[in-house]
Parts: sequence; C-alpha cells; structure tokens
Amino acid sequence: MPETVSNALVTARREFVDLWGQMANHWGINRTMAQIHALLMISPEPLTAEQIMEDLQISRGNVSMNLRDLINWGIVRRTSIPGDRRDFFTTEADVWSMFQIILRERKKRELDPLLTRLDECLVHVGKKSETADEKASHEVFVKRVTELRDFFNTFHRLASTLLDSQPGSLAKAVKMIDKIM
Amino acid sequence: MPETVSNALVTARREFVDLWGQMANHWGINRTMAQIHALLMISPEPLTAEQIMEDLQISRGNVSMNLRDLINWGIVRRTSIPGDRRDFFTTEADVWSMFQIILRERKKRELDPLLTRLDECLVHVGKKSETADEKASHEVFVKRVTELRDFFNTFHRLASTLLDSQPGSLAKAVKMIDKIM
DNA sequence: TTCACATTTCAATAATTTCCGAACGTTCGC
DNA sequence: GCGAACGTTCGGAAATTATTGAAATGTGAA
Repeated sequence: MPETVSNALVTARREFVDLWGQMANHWGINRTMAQIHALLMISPEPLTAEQIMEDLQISRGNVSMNLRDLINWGIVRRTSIPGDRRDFFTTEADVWSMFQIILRERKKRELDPLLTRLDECLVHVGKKSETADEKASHEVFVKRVTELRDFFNTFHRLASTLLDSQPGSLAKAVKMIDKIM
Repeated sequence: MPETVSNALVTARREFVDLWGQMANHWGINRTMAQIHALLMISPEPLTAEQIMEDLQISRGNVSMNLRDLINWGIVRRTSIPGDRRDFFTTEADVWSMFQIILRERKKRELDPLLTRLDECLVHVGKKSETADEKASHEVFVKRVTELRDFFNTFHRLASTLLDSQPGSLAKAVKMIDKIM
C-alpha cells in the first residue's frame, strides 16, 4: 500500500475497516479477522503480513493466525511476487464470488448440521406417549421442530440455488419477487 | 411444563435446547438467551421465570435479563394467568412470523446502518487524487465500496419485500429463482 | 550446509462477555 | 402496616475469547 495516500482516503479507509470489523461482531466473526479482510479488499495490490501488522497495529502472531483462518474460509489467497521472498495476501475481488464462498462455507458449517440435528431430535423423541399432559408436550415438540426443519430446509434450497447461479441473479430474483407480491 | 414427561421426550428437548444454543454462538447471539427461546418454543404453555431457571440451571438474574432482551427483540411476550401473580412468558408460535420479527430487527440494527456507513465512506473519500499511486488506491476503494453497497442494497430490498409478505412466500420465491436460472 | 529472514505455533496474559447472587423495589394478601 | 412472593438491577466473579511475544520451525539464497 502506498504511503502517500491523502488524508481523506486514509480516513475513509479506516472508517471502512472499522465498519467491517463492527459488522463482524454482529455476525459472530472475530473482529480482527474481518478487519484484515477489509484491508485486503480495499488494497490495490496484495499485502504482506508486516503491512497488515502495521496498519492495524496488531501482533505478528495475530496476523498469521487470522490469515490462516481467512485462507481456510477460502476468501483469502496467498500469492507471491517474483524476487520477493515474503508471502503476499489478496482477497477475492468480486463481491458475488466472495458471497458465494462465504455462503458455501456457512451452509456446510451451520445449515447442514442444523438440519441433521433437527432431524435427530425428531427421531429421538419417538412416537408415542401415555398421559394426556405428555401427549400435548410431545405434539407441540414435534410440531415446532418440524416447522423449523421445514423452514431451514427452504433456506437450504435457496443456498444451493444461489451457489451455482450467476452474479446478478439475486438482484433479478428480488425484482421478480417484488412483482409477484 | 409437566413433570411427567418421558425420558425420550426429555432427552429430545434437551437436545433441541442445546442445539439452538450452539447455533446462537455462530450467529453472534448469547447462548443462554437462545436456550430460553428454545425452551419457550417447545413449551405447550407459557413458563414462569422460575421454571426456566430450574430447567436451564441458571440464576434468577440471568433469566430476568435475558428475557428482557428477548422481549426487546420482540420474539417473547409476557402474559399473565388469572389468579396467578407471577409473570408468564411465551414466544411467537409461528415460525414465519418469528422470522419476520428477527429479520425486521436485524435489518434495523445492522443492514440499515451498514448501508448508511458505506455511503459515508464514499462521501468522505472525496473526488480527486494527485499521484498515480493514490489514484489507483482511490479508484479501488471507491469501486469495492460501491460494489458492496450495491450488493447489500439488494439484500435490503429483499428484506423489505419479505417483511410484508405471506408465509410461504419464501418457498415460492426460491422456486422462482430456480426457474430463472 | 549455513545464515538471515519469514512464518507459525503456543503458553501466558489481556480483554471481553457472561453470569451469579445479594440488595433493592413492588405488589399483593392478610 | 407487615411479610411473603416476585421481579429487576448491578458489582464483581467466572468463563470464554482474543492477543501478545517469544521460541520453534520453515525457507530460500549463496
């Protein structure tokens, strides 16, 4: 990153990195990880760990571990520059691709296990019950869990669809849905 | 909640409460809050604070504060039973309504501010830059932030649409998106 | 191979979040 | 009014999560 950037740009960059970090909190994501990601997104060229360290004022180890996580998520790549021994890092430039990568990962880590475990709840609860009280409890349980399962199943299908669709599909779909309703 | 529920039902209930609590972590939500919510979802009748306390083995204060948050979110209601001085609590029974309530709240708390602040980033960065390096940085910044803004704007519209749509709309919408692609 | 530097790992520490429980306020029945 | 039951709040403890810093490991050039 050039060191000659203007004040306005520096400020706006900080604002963005900070914003992305704050958003991460809401989404259950480590703040520093999100800040590194933000930094990479707005950098014209790949960055070294040292540059990230200095810009965010965090330790070497912290940068290293969070970069590893980002790479595991699939949204950051390690690149190299000829004649330079250091590792450089970039993030996926295209917003839609980035969204798909994150969606794929969260689906795999959260949605799929959620559906599996909801089904397990239904299996484990069994079929019959004796007393009237218990029957009511049983019925409500099965009803609610089944509804949740169906609901998240819709999301599952939505995610699958979005995962192999073109950029812009979402926007188109939203417009169409608007018309229908 | 009846105390005569069978072992299988008790186990399945615990499984569900636990599952919901774990999911909450991924979504940046307090685990206990989610467990209380789960408990209310699978209860045929409203519960008292004391029942929640005992079931989840947590303190009175913890229950009280988390119920307050749940009520602020709008997904839990305080009800009363004639002849009983205690407060009873229920959650919205319908999954789609629950989804809409949460969506509305998250839109207000996260998406709207996000869009505002992304726009602010674009305003603050200004228009011109001098050096070649800076020009590149500037351009990339504006490009990326604009793309993100547009992307989240699509979500904003989607959310608005879903907020005043009928249950089942999402499922229909998913089918439509499938067709488009 | 050795050197110099780059990178990763991890135990210790710091920061943050969550939670308990005591103290307080309120309401109701007596 | 008084006491009992109920609900809320909040300071600090406990648990969890994030971060550092330094040692260990890896890597490429000569």
